Amino acid sequence: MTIINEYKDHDRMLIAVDCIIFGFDGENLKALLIKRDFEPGLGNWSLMGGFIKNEESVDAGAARVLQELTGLTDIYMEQLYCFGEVNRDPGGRVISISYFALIKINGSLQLMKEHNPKWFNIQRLPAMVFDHKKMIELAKERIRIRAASRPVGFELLPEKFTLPQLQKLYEAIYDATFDKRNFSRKILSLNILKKLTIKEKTSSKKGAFFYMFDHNKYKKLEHQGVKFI
Amino acid sequence: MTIINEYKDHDRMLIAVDCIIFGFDGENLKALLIKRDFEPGLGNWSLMGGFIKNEESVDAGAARVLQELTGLTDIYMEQLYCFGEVNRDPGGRVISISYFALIKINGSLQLMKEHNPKWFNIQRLPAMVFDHKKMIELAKERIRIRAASRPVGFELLPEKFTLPQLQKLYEAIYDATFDKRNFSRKILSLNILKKLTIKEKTSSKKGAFFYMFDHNKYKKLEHQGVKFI
DNA sequence: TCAAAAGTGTTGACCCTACACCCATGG
DNA sequence: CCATGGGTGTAGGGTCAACACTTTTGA
Repeated sequence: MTIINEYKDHDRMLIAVDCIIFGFDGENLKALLIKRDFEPGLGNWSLMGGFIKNEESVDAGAARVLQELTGLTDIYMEQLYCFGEVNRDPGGRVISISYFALIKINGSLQLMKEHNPKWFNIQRLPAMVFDHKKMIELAKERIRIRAASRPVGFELLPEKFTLPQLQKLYEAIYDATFDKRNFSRKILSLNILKKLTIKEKTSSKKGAFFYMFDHNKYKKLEHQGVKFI
Repeated sequence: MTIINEYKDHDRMLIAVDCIIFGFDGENLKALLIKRDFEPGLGNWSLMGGFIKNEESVDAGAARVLQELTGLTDIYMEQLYCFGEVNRDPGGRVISISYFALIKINGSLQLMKEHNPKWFNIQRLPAMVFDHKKMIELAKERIRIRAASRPVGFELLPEKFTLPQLQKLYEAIYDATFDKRNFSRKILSLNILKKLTIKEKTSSKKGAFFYMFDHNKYKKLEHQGVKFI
């Protein structure tokens, strides 16, 4: 790429991305952190991050960093905020663009062990390097906003899920409890779930019907605004 | 600042800020653009922007850029989004952090002529360089979200304003018309406006009462969530 | 006296919340 | 047969949208 004259005399900086990776274990909303074995912050908990390369977009860099830890591609990711304080990183002037990702925790998920990953309940986060705690707090706010009006919750659940599972997820996201009659009425009235004929029987004797999210039905409603909560 | 070893081998880039500056002329929501007399994009319309320096935060850089065009400090500004495509700027690899600002258009506003500034109705924007149109579209969405639940509208009005003026502002922001009975009832029921005893008499014979935004009353309500629209 | 904008109340529809009991089944 | 979690309906209150006439006063 050619650099034009007007741009020559300005400062250049490192651009990082940091990923808040959310998961749901059936009970609690979780964030995936790594224990750093490199400086700065060696030995401390941190978000998974990395530096943007000249030939990749910031979005692509965030997707790459997510993949480096989880192996996953085609994941729901959203840019959160740019953190640009001068001394936010003691290792140098680094501007960080934070992203959050929603992934499914299930049997097939294979985390890269060399990063020392660990899931933490978002209610009980450890001390973290730099401004990473602030990033997670912002991500918690953002996921609440999104979950209220977009079908992001389904990114955190298995393809087939029950209404009680979906309700527990929303309760974890909002740190609240909902009345199950009101919850199921509201969700089902959106008419974006397909009810299956099979039941989930591990968590109760009666068994709860499985549902699937119907992307096509949602697409038709999307433009007119939908309220999940 | 010392740069540690782990950071040495990564790419460094230019960081720009671009400011969407909104104003309200009593009828329409406006955006302030400049006509570039420098490359790339010489002769085209553009947002006011600039490069971040090593010793300033991104927020501070945005405030500086705003001041360079308007002379204003202590202005409502909010970070909008980071635009990080590889080829978004033909002049080189530049990551742009966009901000939007809300300023009052009134007699005392002195724009720096050397930047060739011009106010445009946000309904009728000219062609613009790079991804600046996308930035403005995003800013329009964001100001709608903000104006619905935070008192940002008052940043665009004179200190003293009438209810019809406030309503016209909201109508411009949402590109919609509201019933004036419903509008005034909703706004006044929030109990965050001080009614003055004087009237604005230029736009009608009867005259409309002036109001002022009461910051203290709003602060007490802020935490419980307020709905303007 | 007239034109032009300001100001003001009521009603019906809808939505949201609160709330309790029966069902199915595995052990 | 009983303990456990799944599933369902209704009534009251509050909020929102629709709607029209009177007031003021400068020209």
